[in-house]
Amino acid sequence: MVYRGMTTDLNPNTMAAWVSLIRASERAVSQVEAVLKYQNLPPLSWYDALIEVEKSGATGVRPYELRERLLMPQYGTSRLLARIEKAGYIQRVPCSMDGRGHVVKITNEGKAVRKRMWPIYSNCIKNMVETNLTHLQADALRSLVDCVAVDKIR
Amino acid sequence: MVYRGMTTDLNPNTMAAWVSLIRASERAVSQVEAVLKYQNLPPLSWYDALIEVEKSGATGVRPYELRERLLMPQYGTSRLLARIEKAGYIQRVPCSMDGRGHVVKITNEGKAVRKRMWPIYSNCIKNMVETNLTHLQADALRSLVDCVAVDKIR
DNA sequence: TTTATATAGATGCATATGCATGTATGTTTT
DNA sequence: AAAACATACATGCATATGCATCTATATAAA
Repeated sequence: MVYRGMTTDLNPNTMAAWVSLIRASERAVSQVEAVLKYQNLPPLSWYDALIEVEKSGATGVRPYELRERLLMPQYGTSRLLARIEKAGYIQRVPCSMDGRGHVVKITNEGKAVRKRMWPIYSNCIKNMVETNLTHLQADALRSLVDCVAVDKIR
Repeated sequence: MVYRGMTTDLNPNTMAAWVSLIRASERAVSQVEAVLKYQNLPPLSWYDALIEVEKSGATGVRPYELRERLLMPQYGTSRLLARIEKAGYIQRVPCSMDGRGHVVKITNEGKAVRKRMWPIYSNCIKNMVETNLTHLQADALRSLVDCVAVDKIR
């Protein structure tokens, strides 16, 4: 009887799905990053931050809220915002409600660059997803990947 | 008539699939990395390299072949191998067939650590994929993500 | 065969990330 | 109100990554 590790083996379909999932997202992200860079535009992470900040409007958004929405570590958010601010696309102003914190707001330059990024970005998504999957398939894909790595609370 | 950018808008299903795909793979990878780190094991990229080197057996494998299989930049491969070698898990020996290159072989320590990583890694996959998707669904997921970001040659 | 060009791999430098910890302010407990 | 604790955010240090370039060898052209 051959020793097969502390767990029973993975089903081949499971393993294949795993490999394909990781590969696909790596391909996809690096593709978008390459195109953005080629167009002299900031990386994808800036887009995600800018769109959140822009959506927060004149009110602005707190870095910790951004951290929650973007699912990145606290120091990651801090430094990402520092870089984006340095580029002039956002402003960080002290928060009047909470002396510990800041409020982040988008600048006109920030709005402009986000607006320039969108057609490039969306075009990538179109090429990578929309041309390869029907809308029905896209929906099926979404509902399947939404089941991956979810924390089951019970 | 409102200007809507240089392209027509993305279908909502496409966009939703995109977002879910990226999020799922980020969750999944960071989950595996966290568990490996918690178990004082090397990162996922080491596993991928080690398994390829191990599969190459006594013959060994050339770094450029690894680069192709792992889909990483040349300098990335070079430095990843340098780190793994420093840890004693692989050996790089000059290639007798090609004076420019090297051949990479796994050491016994390398085999051992890869073997220790596998149950941890596969258990993550099991928790993240197998418990949430039937084998049929896993296969559907694989076939859908395999369509994403593929270069259509015509 | 000498010269040009391509390929394998390494590396200096700038930037990004992870980890731990620091500073400041807010909230809760006693 | 003082002390203890929690939260918001920044940062020093080590490591990792991207980019461009370098060295060495191989292959092709002249």
